[in-house]
Amino acid sequence: MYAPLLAHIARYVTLTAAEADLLIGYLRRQPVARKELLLAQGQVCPANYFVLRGCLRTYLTTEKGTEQTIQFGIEGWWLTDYASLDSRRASEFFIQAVEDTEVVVFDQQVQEEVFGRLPQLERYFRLILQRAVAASQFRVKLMFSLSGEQRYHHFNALFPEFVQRVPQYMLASYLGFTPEFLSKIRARVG
Amino acid sequence: MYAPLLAHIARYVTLTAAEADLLIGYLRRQPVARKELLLAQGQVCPANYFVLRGCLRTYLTTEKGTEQTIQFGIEGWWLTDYASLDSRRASEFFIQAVEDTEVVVFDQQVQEEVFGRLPQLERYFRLILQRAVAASQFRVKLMFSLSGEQRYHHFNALFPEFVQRVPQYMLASYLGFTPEFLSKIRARVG
DNA sequence: AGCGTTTCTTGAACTAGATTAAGTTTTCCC
DNA sequence: GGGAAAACTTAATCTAGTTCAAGAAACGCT
Repeated sequence: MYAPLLAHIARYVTLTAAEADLLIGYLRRQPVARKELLLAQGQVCPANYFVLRGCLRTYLTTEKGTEQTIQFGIEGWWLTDYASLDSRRASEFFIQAVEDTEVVVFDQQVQEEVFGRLPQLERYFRLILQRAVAASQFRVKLMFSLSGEQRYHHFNALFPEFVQRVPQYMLASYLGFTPEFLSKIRARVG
Repeated sequence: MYAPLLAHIARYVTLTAAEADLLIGYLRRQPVARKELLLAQGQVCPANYFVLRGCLRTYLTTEKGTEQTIQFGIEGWWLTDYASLDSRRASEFFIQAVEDTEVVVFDQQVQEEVFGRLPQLERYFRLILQRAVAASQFRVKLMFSLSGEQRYHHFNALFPEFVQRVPQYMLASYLGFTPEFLSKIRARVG
């Protein structure tokens, strides 16, 4: 049930069976239906979410009423709005399931108690946050170095299955251009 | 000497005087002349850098030979290439002083020993990395929501002194457009 | 102080991607 | 299974920002 999360944690820090049981006592699993929101704009972000199965995305709505996808999270990823989680201020983002999904919910309200009782998790989150910052720097690099078309081909080469899995309009906005432009890119290739 | 760093740490975690002394034993201060590099492309990133005074930037060179600024770090900020620091692989980035600067160097080689002896620093870095991820999400949001000109005005409103402090070509590339375009924006306003 | 280098400005021409509208295809739900 | 909604495609037109070249201003070093 929680095995993928515990396996993920085990890649970074060691938890004894007793500690794993203690942790699980603070978490809960939640199915999230396709298109269901875990966070809506204006809400305070209640938790950090680990994807067991499926896919989440963080997005916001633009002045023009379109959706701008900021981030995806598939199996093995944590997703949240850290600014809102931390500051307890209303989020400007939505977190939504792209497909039927199952997550582990790490409620903000138990966070401090969990870190107090299992301080190795401070290290676990430090390490995954380092990865997240590195990923973010890499993404900024790509945004600035590659044209829209190059970004699509690069992403498609790295994650071809994922590209098939998500709606084209979400992928386009994540990569920084319009769905019409993505149709043109695809038409050019074949 | 190390007071700004210790003050920064004290905002997040508690260190006793003895622990502070222990930490300082692992760090070193380094002056960095304007334009001097702390990291060059192709090197493995050796350390995490805390800015005591001055300003650092992370940049990379484009196919066209121009410099694309990815990030600035002023007083009170940590700057590194986390991907290279972590994986020990060659970095694609440069880290450079924008002006005469003074940093605290937290060498990668002592990192594990420091975390072992001062585990509160796991928490400290987790908390600042959460802030870094939040800042990154916010930046992506601005990149997608605002035009180039709007991004300049927004940034200038938030950091007017900083805007005066750095060369215009660095600011332009950080904000995602050319120096010529920034000149045009400025000409339009006044 | 002067000269060379670097940074900034300006304008014309260009282009990557946006916008808009209309139509097609696919998906979903009753 | 069929109809409505959502997703995708296509093409014409537009635009935010780029490129290029040339010149001006500021800076740094001797």
